[in-house]
Amino acid sequence: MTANDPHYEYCLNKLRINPLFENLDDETLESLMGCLSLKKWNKNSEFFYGDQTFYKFFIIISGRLKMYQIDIENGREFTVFLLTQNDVFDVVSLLDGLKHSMNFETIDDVEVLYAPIDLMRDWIESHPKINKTLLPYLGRCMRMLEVNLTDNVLSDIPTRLAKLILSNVNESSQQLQLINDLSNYEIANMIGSTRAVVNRQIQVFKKAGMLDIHRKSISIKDLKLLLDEVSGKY
Amino acid sequence: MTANDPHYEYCLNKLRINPLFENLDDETLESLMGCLSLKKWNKNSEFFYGDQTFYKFFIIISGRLKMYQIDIENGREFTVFLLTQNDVFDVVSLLDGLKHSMNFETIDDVEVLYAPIDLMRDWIESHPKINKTLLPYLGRCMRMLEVNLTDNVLSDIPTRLAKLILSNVNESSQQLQLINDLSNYEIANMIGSTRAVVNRQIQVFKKAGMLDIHRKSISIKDLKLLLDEVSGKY
DNA sequence: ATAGAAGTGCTACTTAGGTAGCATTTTACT
DNA sequence: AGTAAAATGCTACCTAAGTAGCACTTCTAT
Repeated sequence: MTANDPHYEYCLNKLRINPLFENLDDETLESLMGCLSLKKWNKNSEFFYGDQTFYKFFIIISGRLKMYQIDIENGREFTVFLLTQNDVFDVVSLLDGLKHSMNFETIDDVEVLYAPIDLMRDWIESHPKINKTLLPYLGRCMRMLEVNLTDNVLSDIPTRLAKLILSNVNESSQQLQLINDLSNYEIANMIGSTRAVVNRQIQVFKKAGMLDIHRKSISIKDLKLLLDEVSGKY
Repeated sequence: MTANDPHYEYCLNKLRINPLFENLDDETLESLMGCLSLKKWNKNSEFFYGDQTFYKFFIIISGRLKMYQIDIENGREFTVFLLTQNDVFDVVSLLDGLKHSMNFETIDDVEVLYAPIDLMRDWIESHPKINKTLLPYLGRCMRMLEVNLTDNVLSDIPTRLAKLILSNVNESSQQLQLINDLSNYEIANMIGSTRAVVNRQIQVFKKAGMLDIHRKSISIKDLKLLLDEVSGKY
């Protein structure tokens, strides 16, 4: 994108507020902007990431999008990452350049900046300063995968659901964010379960006074009770 | 470790054969050696990684070691990574510098080279060439976590067991490596199950003519049958 | 060499959570 | 406005896999 693009300032400002680029000076940001293009997807757009020739690197500047795998045997989906503003993807194929099959679906209208993944890799190599924030970002991704893995293997459904909710509580408002307006089906996909099971458990939490439930809306009624639910479960 | 250390050449050669350091010249390798010390652990040594003040970065030069989490509710373990020669840890706390609670246990006698993790982070920053191999290594770690996660959530026990075996077949010898001499209990920890369940399934695979079983020894009898077992399960 | 521990191979039983089906409500789309 | 689709809240049922227990074998360490 060149400086005379009508969206240039808008996009540059989105990069400026992204913690991943926070310690880059304007000149460096502008060189990055030179690699990037803007794209918008409507809500509920689906696409498949896996054909190496079309690999791009995406920076989400608004909206949410899920990264998921499907089991072709029974059609069940599992949401590996729920990505939002300031997240980037696909990090795995950025790192190793190999084929990475993954499904994506937007949850809101989404705006992304993107660049060919090889170009992005070259840019990173020639701007090692980005490693100062990129490496911790990668660490966070690995940590999320690891926690998710351990929880799915070792914890039961009530614990997994409570943990999912607790990990999305906004510290200042004490209220649920990011996943508060997802359907039971989407919640199930995030904890490796099914719609019916999640609904059954949500009713339990509701009756216990932990949650307030409305259509596509979950809010926290008693945070302490939720914390008790997972307490001791490391 | 300084050049006059009796193990200096031995250790330097171990670094030379490590793909992670393959495109570093000798001068750079020697600067790395300056940060490192050698340590040996006996088989079945256990330790806990989680107190930030003692964080070190380790490079395994011989032997195997498992990285695992414990569920304190029921005592069940889950092996997150089985690390071996040329692997390094802990990558997560190297990247983000935050507390990372993890249990470790050696499976063989293990030799490691180690450095304080902050020192290692500084060394990486001042030798950005390492990123050429480090970033793909990180990508591989994330990929393993991701595949592991998806499999545990979406696949049943027979599929998970068959996949575990297949992912450890040596391409040239067509035989099982790395996990061939583990007990049923250790296998169970790798696929998020229990000893009894794994044994039950191993007997099924044995009766089907897929595997040969002896005490702490699994070998492949019919690779094709094993491939059929997972086929179609993406 | 011997005792205890570790590993294996079973049977029988239990249960968490997945599945199926349906009624009701809300939303989205011509 | 009216119909289809999506989302929810249930009941009833099923099954994969976890648990318990035990006999037997093979290591390991004094």
